[in-house]
Amino acid sequence: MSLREDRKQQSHQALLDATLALSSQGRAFSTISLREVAHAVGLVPTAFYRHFQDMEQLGLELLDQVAIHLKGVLNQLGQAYLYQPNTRTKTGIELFFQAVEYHPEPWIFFVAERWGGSAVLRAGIEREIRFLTEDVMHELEKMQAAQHIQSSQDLQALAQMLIDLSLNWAMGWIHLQHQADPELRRTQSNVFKTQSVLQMQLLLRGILHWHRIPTKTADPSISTATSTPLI
Amino acid sequence: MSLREDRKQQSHQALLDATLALSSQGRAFSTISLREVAHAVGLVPTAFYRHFQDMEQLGLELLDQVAIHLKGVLNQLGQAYLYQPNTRTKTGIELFFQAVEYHPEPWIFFVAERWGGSAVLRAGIEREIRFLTEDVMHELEKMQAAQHIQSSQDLQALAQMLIDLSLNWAMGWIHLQHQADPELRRTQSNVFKTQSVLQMQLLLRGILHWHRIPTKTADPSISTATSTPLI
DNA sequence: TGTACATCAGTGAACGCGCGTTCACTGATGTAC
DNA sequence: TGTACATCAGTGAACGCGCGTTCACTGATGTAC
Repeated sequence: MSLREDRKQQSHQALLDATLALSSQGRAFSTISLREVAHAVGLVPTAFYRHFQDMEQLGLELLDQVAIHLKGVLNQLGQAYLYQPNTRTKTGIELFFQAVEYHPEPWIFFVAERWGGSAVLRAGIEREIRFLTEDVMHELEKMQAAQHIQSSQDLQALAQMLIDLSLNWAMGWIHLQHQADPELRRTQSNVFKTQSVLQMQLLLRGILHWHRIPTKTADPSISTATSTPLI
Repeated sequence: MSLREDRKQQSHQALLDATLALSSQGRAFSTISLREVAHAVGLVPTAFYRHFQDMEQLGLELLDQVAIHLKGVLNQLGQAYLYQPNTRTKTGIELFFQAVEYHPEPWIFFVAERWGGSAVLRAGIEREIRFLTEDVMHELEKMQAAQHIQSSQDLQALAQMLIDLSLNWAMGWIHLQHQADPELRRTQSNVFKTQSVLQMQLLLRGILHWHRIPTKTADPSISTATSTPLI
């Protein structure tokens, strides 16, 4: 790569990083201005246009990078379980929280903009969640404990639930790390970790005892699903 | 109430309603301007100050109203189950989606601003979620199917999970109602409904087969929780 | 009931500010010979 | 290797616009007598 290309690439990535930093400080993406991002990187506002058409395009490119990170973390967790299926739930949750704490920014951006002010970004994130759900589904298919769940619809519902829960756990954990008092932070973090483990285990019990009452038809518009009493 | 007070109250509520309407059209609260809200209501910008100090104060008052609505919907669902414990899961989910579809705005505001651009609003929403979780906990305590879950920590983890899942279901459902093609909307809505029922049932299996391995101590910072293998 | 004064929701002009975007430019880097 | 020209990331002035906020105001409604 030439000197010129190299320097351009640096500015380009710096603009993306500055935006992610602002986002993870609690700013809504749709309130972050082009001028602000350029200034943070030491560029004049008009230089922004050498890299992106507008903030929306920057947002989409940032989403790409963020999604790759999330996918990496989730895949790594999945791999760990495939190779050591007897790992404790608590250890798994701790690994997850460790990854989230080390790189909280992508999680914050992803969750905050999932229902944020930019329609294009929302659509992009929904798309990425579909991909992540597929990933998790395929990992579940390989796992021993979930082998008896055969319906792909059941597996998808489970995968979707795991993704949603992961996002909630991640945000809860990040939020707790902002507690100033270190003693209080320690206590609350432990309570939260325990609760997350309990939630995961509740789900595991459900999987373990899963046996689906077969539906009459494959047409989802007619399907009545199962019908056990709700609590 | 005097004529003057009455008219003031109308403008006051109109400002709140206009803001909620903008929010539920996908706008981030932190991008909604005082001038815009005043204009939507047919007031001059400066008249806004007769009602609220700034947009943040309006946001907090709006959150109060929104939280009352959500609490009402969840309580009504809980009551329905207390009086008819054998209702099908599917019927319960359908009642929930019906309530959400009839009044989607509060759900959109609540979920979008949960991780939105206003720190004060985020704190307020976190507070309301704690209250909602307590509510659900107390309803669970009264229910037959969850009687064998005794630890209040387990109950809280379950309640928290139910709240989080409800918010996800609500947003997923609202999102689907924006699908323009009526045939596609019907199909996708049915798939989504089926998946939500499956998720609820998976959780119910977990509850049904719940028996907690006792922890050694009550101190959550030392507690090791349970430790069954994670999938 | 009628009058004189007080209250106060809503008005309209004005302000300084940060915004996105345009345009002609500069000067370091790249390329052709 | 040296020179002459092309490319293009970054500059700086300028623009019109919507923003929050101030201020003195208006006139319908409320209150005291």
